[in-house]
Amino acid sequence: MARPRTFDEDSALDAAMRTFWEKGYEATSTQDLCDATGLGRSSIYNTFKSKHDLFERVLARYVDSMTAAQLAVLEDIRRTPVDRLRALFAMVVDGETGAERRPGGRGLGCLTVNTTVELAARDPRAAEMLDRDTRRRLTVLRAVIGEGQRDGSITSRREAGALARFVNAAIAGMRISSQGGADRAALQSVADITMDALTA
Amino acid sequence: MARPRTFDEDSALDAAMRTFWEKGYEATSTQDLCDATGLGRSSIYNTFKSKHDLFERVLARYVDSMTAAQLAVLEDIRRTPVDRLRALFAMVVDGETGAERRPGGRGLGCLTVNTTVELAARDPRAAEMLDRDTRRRLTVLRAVIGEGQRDGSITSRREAGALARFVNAAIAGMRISSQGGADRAALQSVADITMDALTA
DNA sequence: CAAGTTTTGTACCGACCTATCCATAATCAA
DNA sequence: TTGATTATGGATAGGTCGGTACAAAACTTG
Repeated sequence: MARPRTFDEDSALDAAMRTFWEKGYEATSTQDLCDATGLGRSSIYNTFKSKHDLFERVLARYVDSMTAAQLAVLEDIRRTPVDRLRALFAMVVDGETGAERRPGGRGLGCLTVNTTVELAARDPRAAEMLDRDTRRRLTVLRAVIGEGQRDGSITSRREAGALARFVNAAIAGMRISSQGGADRAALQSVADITMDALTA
Repeated sequence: MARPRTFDEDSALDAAMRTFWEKGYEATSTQDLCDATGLGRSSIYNTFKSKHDLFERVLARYVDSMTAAQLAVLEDIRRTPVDRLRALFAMVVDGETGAERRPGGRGLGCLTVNTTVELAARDPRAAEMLDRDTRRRLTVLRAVIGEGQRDGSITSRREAGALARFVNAAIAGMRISSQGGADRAALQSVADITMDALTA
């Protein structure tokens, strides 16, 4: 039909994702996005309507892949419910203390949490995406926790939904702690104590 | 000696604080700060060296007042250690669900958490202020928790320091949850379950 | 090859950004 | 009243912002 693209859209989204993730939405300029993706302004604006549209695409991609990975762990029927929760926490700890650490040894945090802080209050579209994602994760978390309550491995008598929100909040708290400089051992102990609330 | 100021510096700092708190550092323009404080650009730049300097002053003021209020609760010798922790959580719940809610019913969050997410990685001075504040709060939290362990009201055998980091992370998680739209009951149940980890 | 279509690079736009300059106003000390 | 000093308002500088216009390039189809 016509001249084909010389770049891969998903790769561009990944590059943009890293930039938004590290710097935040406001602090990322369109020039930063050109540099990160290696694309010219025309290619970016020809492919995405605007900086904000690109960000929405990035956020959707991030949320999908991140939640998919978490749900894969939570729905792994080869493990017990408690083991799945432990594996979820291990993912978070690894993610925050992996190869890509920021200058000063801080974790990258999570684009979901970062966007909740920076944009949720004044960007309804971003807020809606985050809400949907949170509900999705909470639903599965509640199911896993309910299963653990039924098989006796989770001894807390609290409502499964409340425990799910607690686990979700604990993960967010771990990510904030990591961005605040907490090391791997500190994050792991927060995860361990979070599990205490369910099993002790 | 010379012409006196016609405004109160602390009031200006409070007005600027609300703006940075609601919009974040990057999204707040110097014009926003003029509007919020009612001052002209000259007065702002004559009183504070720059937008960033003003932000540092704001952050210092916020951190001091916020932590002072929390430490007052944590060091209230009329209460038992567990009661102090419950009162601390009540402060957080009230703060996130008080009169000042954002459009969409979301909590304001906490300038400390917001700044950790937005700036800690690339603003060493802000990061240092946040670090000092976190250490200060963790020290007192650990002391209270240790006291509770000695008097038997906190039954967890985990290290007091680890429990302190856990409580700190839980509070951050509650603030993120609030900004994500969690209501008062949801926040309270997260607080309750957090206490379970210490006392159950 | 030629016509048609899309991508790409470059130059550019107006708006807004942080910050400064400077003239004027307001105060105090003498 | 006068001189020194600081505060204030308005204009503006210099740069960057997100976004666009346009022509050349690169491809497909006939």
